[in-house]
Amino acid sequence: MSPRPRLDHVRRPAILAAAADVIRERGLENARIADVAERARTSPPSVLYYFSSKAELLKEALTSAEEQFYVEMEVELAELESACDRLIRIIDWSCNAEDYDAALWMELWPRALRDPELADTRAELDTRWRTAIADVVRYGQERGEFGAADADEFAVLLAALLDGLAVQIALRDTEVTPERVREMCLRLAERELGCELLVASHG
Amino acid sequence: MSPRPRLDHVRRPAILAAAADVIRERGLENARIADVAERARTSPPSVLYYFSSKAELLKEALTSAEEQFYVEMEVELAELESACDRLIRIIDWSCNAEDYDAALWMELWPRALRDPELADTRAELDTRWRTAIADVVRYGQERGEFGAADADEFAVLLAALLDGLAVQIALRDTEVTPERVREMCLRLAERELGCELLVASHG
DNA sequence: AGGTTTCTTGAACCGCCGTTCAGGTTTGGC
DNA sequence: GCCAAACCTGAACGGCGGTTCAAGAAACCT
Repeated sequence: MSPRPRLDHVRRPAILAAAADVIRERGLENARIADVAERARTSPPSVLYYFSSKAELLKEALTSAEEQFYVEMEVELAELESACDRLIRIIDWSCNAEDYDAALWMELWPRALRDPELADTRAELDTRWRTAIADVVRYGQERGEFGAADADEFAVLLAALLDGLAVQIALRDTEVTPERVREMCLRLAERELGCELLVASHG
Repeated sequence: MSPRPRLDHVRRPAILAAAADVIRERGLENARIADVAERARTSPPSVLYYFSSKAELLKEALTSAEEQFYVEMEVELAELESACDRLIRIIDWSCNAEDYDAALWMELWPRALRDPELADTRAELDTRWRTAIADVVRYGQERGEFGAADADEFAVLLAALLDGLAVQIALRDTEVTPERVREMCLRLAERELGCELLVASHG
């Protein structure tokens, strides 16, 4: 009279992770259910047992991967005492093509243009991203590390700049290297927030 | 003994324009040959008469649209005397979602990740974009409009920033409006180049 | 008019997946 | 051991859409 226990909580995340891998590797438009199944060591019908359609699967894979990223970021940031360190950490993340999944963002953007649901999650994630930056700025101002500046304005600026630069890095632009980006962003933050970052970071 | 004259020079551009429209409207992954044919008022086989495959057609549509944009930009910029006006024009372009085809860029980026040919054109176009900015900066410095600054560094910074912001604008982010972006970028340029732009522009 | 080349297109072809189905296997409880 | 529910999967289905074909129409020349 008692059923077999559900496996959702194990299988779904595993399949989502596999899907994210496939998207990174082959791109969203070339991602096939068969690829995801193979990487998750199962069969296509099994994948569809947990996700009602390919579209749903890929959408959720995209958004959940991004969400995980922010959760990790928020945790790690909270562990750093100094606001300067936090800001440096944010910048370092974006410069590291692997950590900051620019590839996934690049797939998400054009779809968000047409899928209202994706558009909403995108907006939400971006707000989280900017809020994280703005919070660091305010935190630094409270601690006297940063001078006066509009935290929200700075957040929009830095978030967009990091996005743009991360794209170039992901595309392996010869003129936009991670090191150069790092230095550029740190310098910009110094000027805007009136603090010392290049020294603190390691130079 | 004499053949019918070729129509390539007329049909190809027309089809490419139709393809760019379809991409903007439906996205690259949903663009069908039938859509392009319809918009170009012809038939699918006819499209394939001028382009050897769908992949080739879409690739060329993407890159040629971007290229046209830069040609127009360079012409228009050259017509402006003042370096400040030129810089303002560049920023205004990026804020205008229609002129600066962020939608096409967003489609181009993830593909450039996997298609070496697209990657090359992308790199070339971005170089052109940055060079245009750097040239304006140097021009302004010669004319005494701008203070000392590393023109190439500034170009990388502004180009990436405008890319990132243009994405947000294209996605109709409620916090990143064209007006706000315009002001933010002008202010940044003022600080970095030591000049007055907000006054000159219209405020 | 006739000949040559270019262009056009309706119809058919074909491969590739997403999806469904039908039957099986596992798991846990009585 | 038997039942019920959850899971799995090989095989088949079906549609969409890129591509090809073959036959014709249009343009230009002599």
